[in-house]
Amino acid sequence: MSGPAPRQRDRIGGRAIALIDGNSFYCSCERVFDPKLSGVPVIVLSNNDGCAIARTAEAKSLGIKMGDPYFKIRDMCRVKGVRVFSSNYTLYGDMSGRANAVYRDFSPMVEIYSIDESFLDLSDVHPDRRLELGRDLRSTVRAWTGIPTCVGIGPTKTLAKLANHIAKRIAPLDGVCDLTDPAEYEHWLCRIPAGEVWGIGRASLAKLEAMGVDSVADLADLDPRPVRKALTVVGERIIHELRGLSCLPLGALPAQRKGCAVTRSFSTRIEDRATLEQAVSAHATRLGEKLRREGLGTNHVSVFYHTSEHDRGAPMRSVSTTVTLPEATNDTLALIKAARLGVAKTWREPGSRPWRFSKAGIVTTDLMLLDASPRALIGQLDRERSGPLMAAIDACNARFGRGSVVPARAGMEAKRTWSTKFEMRTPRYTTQVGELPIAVAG
DNA sequence: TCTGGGGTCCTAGGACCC
DNA sequence: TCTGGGGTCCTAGGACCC
Repeated sequence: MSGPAPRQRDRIGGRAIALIDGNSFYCSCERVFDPKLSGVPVIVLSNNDGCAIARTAEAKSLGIKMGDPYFKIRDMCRVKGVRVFSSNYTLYGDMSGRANAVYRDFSPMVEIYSIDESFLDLSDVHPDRRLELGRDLRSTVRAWTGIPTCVGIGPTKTLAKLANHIAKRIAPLDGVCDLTDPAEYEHWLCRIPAGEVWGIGRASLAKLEAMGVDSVADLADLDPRPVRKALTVVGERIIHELRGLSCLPLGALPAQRKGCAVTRSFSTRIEDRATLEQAVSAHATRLGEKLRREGLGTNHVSVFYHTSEHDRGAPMRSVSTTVTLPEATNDTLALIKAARLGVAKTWREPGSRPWRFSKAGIVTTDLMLLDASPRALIGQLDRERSGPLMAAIDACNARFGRGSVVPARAGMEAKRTWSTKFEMRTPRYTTQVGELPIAVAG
């Protein structure tokens, strides 16, 4: 088939998917615990207080862009009274869990897509009631968690995302847009630029523009086959999804992850091997925690470290190596050993001008369920001892806070001058008794 | 003139997302 | 002085095999 295909077939009685997400989520979490932040510009910074990664509407209107380096906007923030926070992932993760608990009251199937976005199956809701349910959902989440949200509804995930985008930007919609409604669908698709579609990035947009595509409607009307040539099967799927034909399944269970990485920029440049080994050991420790939480193991660990591309004039060096373990593991001690071996294999003593390393990390890409993984014939690791030991460490850290118990080689031997900066972090209000907010009456 | 034809597996790199 | 971190999916191309 070619030419414009009938869009949005089988809408009535077909599937309805909602995408709900928190508005400026990290900023909104901060606002929940500090009413003085409402109505004023707020931003939250990335790790190391590097870039702005969440901005309230007030901050956006001051011209602060996603990813703006903080050092470039610091003066402006001071002058304009922007409230600036370091990331508080413990708080945001907990607030995310609370929001999802509310979503589950509204839908039999909730797929968590990211820390601030979830897909809800609303297929059982009558088409005439979907808008109303979206509004009810919004106000309930607001009342029970304090987080403002927007809701987009569509027959496919891609259309639900698009509806959410519309709900966010068109004020009279009151935060809810339902594209399962044929009139709304016809109204909006020709008014929204194709670049707003989920999965269309810069490179794809340039190709589509060359094909004469301007609006989402133009994109939906393309013949999928030539699009596949230009944008691969991903682009072809997007067209089908925009026409109401679902290609992206909705599922409650998160797929088992395929890879896991712990990477960090240093708060200051580091030049010596001992500090680098300390850092990768700390990353390996964190990697072990993440893997154990999901019962996963790995037998290849890649270690990298490099100088900064922003340090012009200084010598550049980028190093990466892979260390193979005798069998899959998530044992912190084995991972630290592998990480340090990665440094040992690649470390070069500097000449007259030392390298100034800015970042290091540890990456795995071939995770497997540890219980189902084959054992080594030679060099078997001692799982019988490692398992209980790691479980004990994890339990201590869960109770007394991360880092309460760490292997001696993972950063105890010296001051962690390289550690990531979080100089403006708020308390972990919802997960640490000692950091509960205090209310004063009278 | 034609210079086999499929397979699989792996890796690197691109693109996109939050 | 100061520029985040962590994912997914897809394709092309090489190595290797029968």
